[in-house]
Amino acid sequence: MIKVTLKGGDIREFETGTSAESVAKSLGAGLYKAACAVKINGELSDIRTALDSDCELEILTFESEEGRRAFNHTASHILAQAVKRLYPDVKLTIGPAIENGFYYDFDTEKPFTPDVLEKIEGEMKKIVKENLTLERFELSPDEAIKLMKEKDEPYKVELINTHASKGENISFYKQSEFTELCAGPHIPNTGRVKAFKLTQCTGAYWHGDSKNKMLQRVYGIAFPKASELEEYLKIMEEAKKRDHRKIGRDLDLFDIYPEGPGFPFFLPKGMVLRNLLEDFWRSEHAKRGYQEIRTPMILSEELWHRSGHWDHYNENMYFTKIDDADFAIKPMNCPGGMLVFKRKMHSYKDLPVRMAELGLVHRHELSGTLHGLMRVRCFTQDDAHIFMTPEQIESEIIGVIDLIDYFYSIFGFEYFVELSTRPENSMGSDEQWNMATDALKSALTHKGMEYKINEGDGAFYGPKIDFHLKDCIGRTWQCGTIQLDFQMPERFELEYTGADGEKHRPVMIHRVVFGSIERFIGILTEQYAGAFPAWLAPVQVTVLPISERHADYAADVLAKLKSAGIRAELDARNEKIGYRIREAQMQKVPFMLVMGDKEKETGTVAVRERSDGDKGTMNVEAFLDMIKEKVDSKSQQ
RNA sequence: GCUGGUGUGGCUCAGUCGGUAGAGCAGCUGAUUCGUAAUCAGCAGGUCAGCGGUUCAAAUCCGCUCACCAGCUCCA
Repeated sequence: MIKVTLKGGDIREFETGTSAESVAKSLGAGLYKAACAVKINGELSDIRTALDSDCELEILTFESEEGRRAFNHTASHILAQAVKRLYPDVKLTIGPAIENGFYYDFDTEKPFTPDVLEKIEGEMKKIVKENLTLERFELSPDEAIKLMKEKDEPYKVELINTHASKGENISFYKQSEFTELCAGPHIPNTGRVKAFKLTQCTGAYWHGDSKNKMLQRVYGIAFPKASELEEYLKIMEEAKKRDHRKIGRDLDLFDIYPEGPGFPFFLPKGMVLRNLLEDFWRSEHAKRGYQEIRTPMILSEELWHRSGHWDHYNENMYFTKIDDADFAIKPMNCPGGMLVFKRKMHSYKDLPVRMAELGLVHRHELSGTLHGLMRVRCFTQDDAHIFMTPEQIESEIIGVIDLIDYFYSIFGFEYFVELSTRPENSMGSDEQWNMATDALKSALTHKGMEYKINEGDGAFYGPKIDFHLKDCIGRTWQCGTIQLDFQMPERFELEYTGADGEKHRPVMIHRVVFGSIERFIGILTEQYAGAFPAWLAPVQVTVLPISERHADYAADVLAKLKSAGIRAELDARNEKIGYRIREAQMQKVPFMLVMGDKEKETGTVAVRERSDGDKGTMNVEAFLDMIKEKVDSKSQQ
């Protein structure tokens, strides 16, 4: 007999060799049916795994991330099997589960098109109906390579070869005629993948490297129930309505024209929003000891050779050769900041120097990467460069983390953090890199923050912490970043005089909070679906007289609002009140003030809140107090 | 840049087998002076992304270019 400790702490006894599946069955038919995978002593495994000693057992259903992954991963095997049945010459590569669904990359001569996808879906349905059992087996690396060579799957052979050095056996999953190299776990049979959809087909490079061959990637999503699939598709459809590109046009905030791909235009209302963000940014930075500078948009190309950027970035980054004079339009602000720091002698007593710049940069991004305001060719970084002594590194990093966290909390954003370590072809010594990376880690630990590590993804001059935000359909965009840099002070020969009277080299931080004002406005627009809270709304109040004879009173109210600093507009058009309310609602104006005979007589206004409908009448002063309170508190409503 | 898809008035879309472009909203004009998400009528608006080709005839078929969408690579 063995003792199995269940998730709640419950301990039960079973025959030695009982499968995890049987344990689930003993706990209830519902759980047994829903189980997708298990964790045995914390290790992921198939639900059919036999338990041969005392263990902790966690049963993972579709509701858990790992259970969902096992489920989706099985769907990706079904996809690959269907493709092999229809197109035997296609070569298999990899097909993992992802956060939402799964994908599979195929090497095929003829690219997949949407009609091919339909055909594949049809074949997948057959495989589900056949209810094939997935059987796990292991082979030694040599046997595994032999098997995949027989099956003429060169990518699989490559994968096994890279894995072979570990000396472990290679695991496979077999479902009928289809055998797939795979670590698992999987759900036990194909019949449970009741509801799935292939959502798109695109190109993707082998090993994610654009130098390699482009494969055909098919994305899909799978659920145990048809209703869940429908629900998911509906939610995605709804989410797409929050797209900032559409809202930006509909609400006259910003737009991009074919005449300037990647070069956004800010319209009057978009400028109001932008200026509010910049004002907020300025005042918060002033409070924290930042000084603001502005450096030129065009500088000598030589500057970027000196900084090292030129050699380390794709040439696509630069707009250059202005009038043959060897100037470049700046793609980043740091070299300008260096020059400012360098113009004077600095004492250790001056440090840290925190120099901020809302810097407009241009980058020649590849056409296929452009995306509304999220990825543009011309954007404003809310940049700052902090010059400091080595002893100040950690406290400065913590200060920036606090600032970013404060900003994001104001907007109600959930963010996640990545730490990127030393890339290849980077400058500097191991010692410096280790010290810099440790300083970043230590600051994150100090703040109790969870983070993901991206090996080799740092800047060429130092490691970095990135803060990512999600857009309306769950894509993530890097916004805030904190980059530690020992190299640039070296290259620009920056110095300060220490207490010992000797010259020392400062360390610097490059950091942004918004990331770029443009991207941040894009995220913000999707976050609020265009319904900005009162403190950010380009128009806060629309004044609506019922008919012509209330126009004078409405004009008085408008004047009062405006002199109180409220962004108000009058809509006295000869239209029914319902019509004008509808327009104000669609323009996402937070407050509408309706006034007719009753209000005119009593000197009041009838308040309608965008989110909450008719709020009844109150006098103008009471309304002003209410809206001012919301604005001052930066309420998210 | 790469792979696939898309491109019809300001917006959302229809347009059959190739036969020469249509609606709603928005706009303008007039009437209506109205109480919390669309008053009625009329008018105007299109080189069907651009260029080239096939054809008696192209929004429709083919090619190239541009832009956009999704993803990949890159990145704030």
